[in-house]
Amino acid sequence: MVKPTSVSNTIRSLRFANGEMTQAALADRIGVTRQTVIAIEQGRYSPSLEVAFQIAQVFKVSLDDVFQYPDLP
Amino acid sequence: MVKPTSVSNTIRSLRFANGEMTQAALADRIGVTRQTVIAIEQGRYSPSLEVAFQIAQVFKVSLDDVFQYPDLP
DNA sequence: CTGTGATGTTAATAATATTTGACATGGAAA
DNA sequence: TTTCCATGTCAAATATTATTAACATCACAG
Repeated sequence: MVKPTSVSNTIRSLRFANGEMTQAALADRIGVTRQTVIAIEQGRYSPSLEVAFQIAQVFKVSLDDVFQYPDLP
Repeated sequence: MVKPTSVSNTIRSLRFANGEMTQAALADRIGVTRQTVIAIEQGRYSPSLEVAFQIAQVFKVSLDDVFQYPDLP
């Protein structure tokens, strides 16, 4: 892992909360590859705003329900 | 002109609502260049999630208050 | 045991975001 | 007018993120 992003997310929980949606199924819904979903879910990098919005849209939640950014120290 | 993003934002309003903050001042606060702020504000491309979070943090609002994504048709 | 689906890894490449630096414009002072 | 400041534009370079493909592991059904 070269440089994990500082943005965390709840994608894994949201997938399971939505009928055991697989990573491949989610990737399909938002039009990216399965590897992209894996990388984002693992926090290996933070996605573009557009992809982030699409993920939130699939789960019918707000952006802030999917991604968390640490407060200033 | 080449390919405007589908994500819109309220950065300009937020800047003026926060004591006439200039683009340069905002760029400074979030650690990017002035040109980046201009491009984002104009919707020429959507920023990374991290930059998006930092902008929201400066104005003390949520991500959804800064950026808007069109609903599914 | 064999096969299958879900998940994970890596490396290479493509695409997009960001930086840098230079220059232009309009408005508001001095 | 001249100067300063905020805004905007452009092109080229770098950095970051996304895509693809190939392969590995694990759990589990048959």
